[in-house]
Amino acid sequence: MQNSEALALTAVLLAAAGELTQRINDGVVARGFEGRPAYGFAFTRLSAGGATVTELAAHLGVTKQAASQLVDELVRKGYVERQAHPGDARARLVVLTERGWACTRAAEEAAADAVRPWVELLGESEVRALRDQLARIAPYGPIRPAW
Amino acid sequence: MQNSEALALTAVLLAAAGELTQRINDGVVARGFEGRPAYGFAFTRLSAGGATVTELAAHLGVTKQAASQLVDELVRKGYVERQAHPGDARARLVVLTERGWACTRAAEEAAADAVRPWVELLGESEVRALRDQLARIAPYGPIRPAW
DNA sequence: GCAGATGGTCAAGCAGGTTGACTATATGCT
DNA sequence: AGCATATAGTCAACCTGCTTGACCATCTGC
Repeated sequence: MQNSEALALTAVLLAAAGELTQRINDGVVARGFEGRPAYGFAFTRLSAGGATVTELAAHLGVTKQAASQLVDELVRKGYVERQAHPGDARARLVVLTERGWACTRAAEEAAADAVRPWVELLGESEVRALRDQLARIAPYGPIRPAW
Repeated sequence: MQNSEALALTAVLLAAAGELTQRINDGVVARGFEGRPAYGFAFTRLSAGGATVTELAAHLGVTKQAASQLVDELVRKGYVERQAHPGDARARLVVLTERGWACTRAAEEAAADAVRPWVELLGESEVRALRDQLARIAPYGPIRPAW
């Protein structure tokens, strides 16, 4: 594989990811929620039974201070609440509120809408293959692109 | 395709793009250049015969003011220079210097290194297919992810 | 029960972007 | 030709989201 092809791969990955992210966010806003893209990625982590600020920070690829600020924001907007952590008095469990669940569902719908044109263009099996290949490559890296 | 799968696709796209971007930047730095990820994407645009600030802004998905600042930075570090634009006295053509070309080649090498593990895991034809599919999906969007 | 690690927050600072205003040149219309 | 409008670029002010550094409370291992 030529060097310039590798750069092109990166560019197209970024473009695709950016486009999807933007469309999902637009879709969420259109459904009556206010938010920025980071919300959706926080929600996917929180929907698995809640998480601590530190876990969330690792998932998003930011410092725990930044994650804490994000949680403040989400609390203020009524999407999550902080609960006592069972079994660790230092930690606090961040969990979705009812409105948080509603927003999560909205994000999933918006994501499905955003991907639909891809499915129509490439076919469902191809898109799924794409996802699986990418999952093999970047299994559990942080969500946040480095710039 | 289920809704949650669409969100997962976005997450893995972002993770993959972020990982690649980071590794490329690290590779460029390791080769003795100082830079941030945006440089590489600016270079790919400039290597096609130079570009104006406005064209660069569109390519990167930022305002022309932001692009102008980036160019200032690149000039200060000796990677590019501003020339008179032939045929439009308002515009100025931003072109790579010799050092800018060297840095571009370093970025391409670093990109090839970063992609190599993927090629080993999936095979060259698969990676190329991945790139081609993504190119069909997000043909000429701006490079910058929305957050 | 003490030393060091870990979860969380507060405060300050910063990088990289945005919006708004402005100048110089180009383009199109009459 | 001449005027109105659009476009390229820059300057200045500001803002958002993140980082670094310091700190307290609690947990864990010896």
